[in-house]
Amino acid sequence: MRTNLSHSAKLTSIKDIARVARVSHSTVSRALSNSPLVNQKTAEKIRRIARDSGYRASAVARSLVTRRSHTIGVVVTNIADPFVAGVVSGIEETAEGHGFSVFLANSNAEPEREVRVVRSFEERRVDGIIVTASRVGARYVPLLSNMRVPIVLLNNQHPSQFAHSVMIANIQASLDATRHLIELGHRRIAYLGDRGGHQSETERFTGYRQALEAAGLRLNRRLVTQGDGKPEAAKGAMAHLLALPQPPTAVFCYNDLSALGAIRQIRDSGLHVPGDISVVGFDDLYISQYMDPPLTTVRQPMRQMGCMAMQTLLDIFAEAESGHDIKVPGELIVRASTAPPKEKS
Amino acid sequence: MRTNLSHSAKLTSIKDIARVARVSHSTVSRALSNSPLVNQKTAEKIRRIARDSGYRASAVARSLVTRRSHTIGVVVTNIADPFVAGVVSGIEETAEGHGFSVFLANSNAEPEREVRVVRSFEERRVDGIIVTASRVGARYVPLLSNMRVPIVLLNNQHPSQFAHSVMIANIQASLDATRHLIELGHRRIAYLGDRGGHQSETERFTGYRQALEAAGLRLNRRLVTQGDGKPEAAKGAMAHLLALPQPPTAVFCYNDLSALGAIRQIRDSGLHVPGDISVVGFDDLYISQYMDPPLTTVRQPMRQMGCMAMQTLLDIFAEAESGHDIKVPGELIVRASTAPPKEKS
DNA sequence: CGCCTGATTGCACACGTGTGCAATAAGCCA
DNA sequence: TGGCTTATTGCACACGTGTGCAATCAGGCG
Repeated sequence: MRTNLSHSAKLTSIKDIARVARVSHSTVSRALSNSPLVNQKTAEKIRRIARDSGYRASAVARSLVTRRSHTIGVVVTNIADPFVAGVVSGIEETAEGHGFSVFLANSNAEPEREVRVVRSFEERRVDGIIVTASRVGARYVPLLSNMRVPIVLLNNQHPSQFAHSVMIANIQASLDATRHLIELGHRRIAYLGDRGGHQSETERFTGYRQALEAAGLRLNRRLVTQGDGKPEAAKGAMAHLLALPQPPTAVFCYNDLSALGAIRQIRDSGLHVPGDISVVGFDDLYISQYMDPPLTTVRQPMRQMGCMAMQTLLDIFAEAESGHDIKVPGELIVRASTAPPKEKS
Repeated sequence: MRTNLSHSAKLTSIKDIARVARVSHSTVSRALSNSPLVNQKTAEKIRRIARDSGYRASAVARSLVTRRSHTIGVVVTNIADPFVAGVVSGIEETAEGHGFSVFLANSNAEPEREVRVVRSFEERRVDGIIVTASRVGARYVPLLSNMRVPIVLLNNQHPSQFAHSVMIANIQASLDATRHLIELGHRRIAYLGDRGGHQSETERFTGYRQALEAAGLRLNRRLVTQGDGKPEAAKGAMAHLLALPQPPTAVFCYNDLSALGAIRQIRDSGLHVPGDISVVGFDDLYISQYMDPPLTTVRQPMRQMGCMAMQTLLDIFAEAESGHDIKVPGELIVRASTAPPKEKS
């Protein structure tokens, strides 16, 4: 036995309340928004009626007249990606705190779907859009250039002149991570990247390279290899590194999932982490602290980055137009997957 | 130099197009919805103008008059939970495929926030609501009983008469998992639960108990312990089990994260998995296949469950009112964390 | 030529809320 | 008592789209 007062049952509106309270709907509207323009007594009476009748104001109608939907759209490559989920969590948190609701849409990294989703957001009349970790990049420009709502890109391909952005400081963070390995005494340090060719990838490699340079180490191209950001491919790439005549004593990985795959390959080859090889990741996923050994990695403040992206939109809504190209510093978290090398090289 | 034609720039509406095309707005409306009531030639002309002017229909205005927003609300405890993220991914997938947009909101497992969020969804005039993994349970009844939109509960506390539901078949799946251990030859099998007291918890314990019964094994209360669904607490619980005079030879864990903590504790105690102790999880998170050793666990088809929940709503919208209390079977995935016990007990 | 049919279009209203402006009432002061 | 100020309320329109109904027009047929 289910309560199924099918959708046709018309909800109580502001006019219904007006009829009961014997006032005009204008007065009800004002009373419910606590306008000082309405008599205190009648206002209370109206609010009581509204409460008793289970009235729910229609945000739809309100949006139509105020031209503000108090709604934002978030387009992500894949919500199942833990980094993305963390970011969205932060976005939703501050959005809810400011009376905004968030539309979520996956793009599955398919450009045409991404475009379709953005179009749908425009029709929904969202007040702003946040795009996370998209690979669309340049294809976006025509779409963005005649965008009618502010857009914030988060860790995106090519933050352009048309949009605001929040990005992790990839270069500096990677530099720190690599320097950590150098300071431990490592000299043959490999880089296990992501052949996807994101901007993040390029930047993280740059940080790696700069750290080597600063320490007077030569960049060895044979120690640079590519996975695809997932454990399986990283395993293969790691196997390749281990097969070198002079294998590395440490690996800096594009992300934690790659590090996970690398560690498994190292184990499978009968070697130990960090005894034989040190491993550093990037992201600091929730599980990284529980990996075996606990992973040394660069923490991306995912939630915080989501908050900042949303805050950027809120600032724009409030006309507080300031520089909105934020670089968020990463934080090196040293755990047990790194140690000094066994042998001097 | 940013394009910031602030929000006041009024968008082109159906009326603007009508003016250009020298017809009434009604005709434009019909042309854009491919109504056969409009002349083919003028229809094409109108559509061309719409395309050239970058017209975007207002879903807000349309929702107001059609009383259908083509929108659903999804309330989750925490989007950063990988199970939840998988479910949401499935929901969004089928929603997008049917022209629906999804509002996402976290409840953080705070009942009052959950209620606030549902209220907000009502104001947004969503066509339906999906609630995932809520612990609110009984407190929900008053909220649900005068709900005006259909609601689907997914792996929820107490699927009530007021709502439809999609649930994993906890009892059967847990029974399968435990039987797997029994068939391997284990006799002292522990249960590492979640003291949170979800319905899932109770059911998974029931499956464990039934498997023991069916095999003629006595339920040993000392082998039943509680964590909180996260690795840290599971570590503690596992330490407790290992300290028993007769420690178990196998552990069935409430979820994969608990299993992760259990494995770490077993390692820290100088024992091996599965050599000394076998471990089974529940969920089959993405990382579980990459754990060391790869985890034997019960796969919850997260995406598929999300799809089913959304499909249930779609059925209800289409008036196809059939029994909507779906039990989804779990699938036991046997990997390397389980093996026959060393010693006969 | 007049009537009927079908195609095409516009009028007018509706959806639920917000708000500028005028209208009314009440209170105050000279 | 008359005029002014202030508090309170309602009228009327707007937001952008959908749709029932009437109106108009063209064409065909008797």
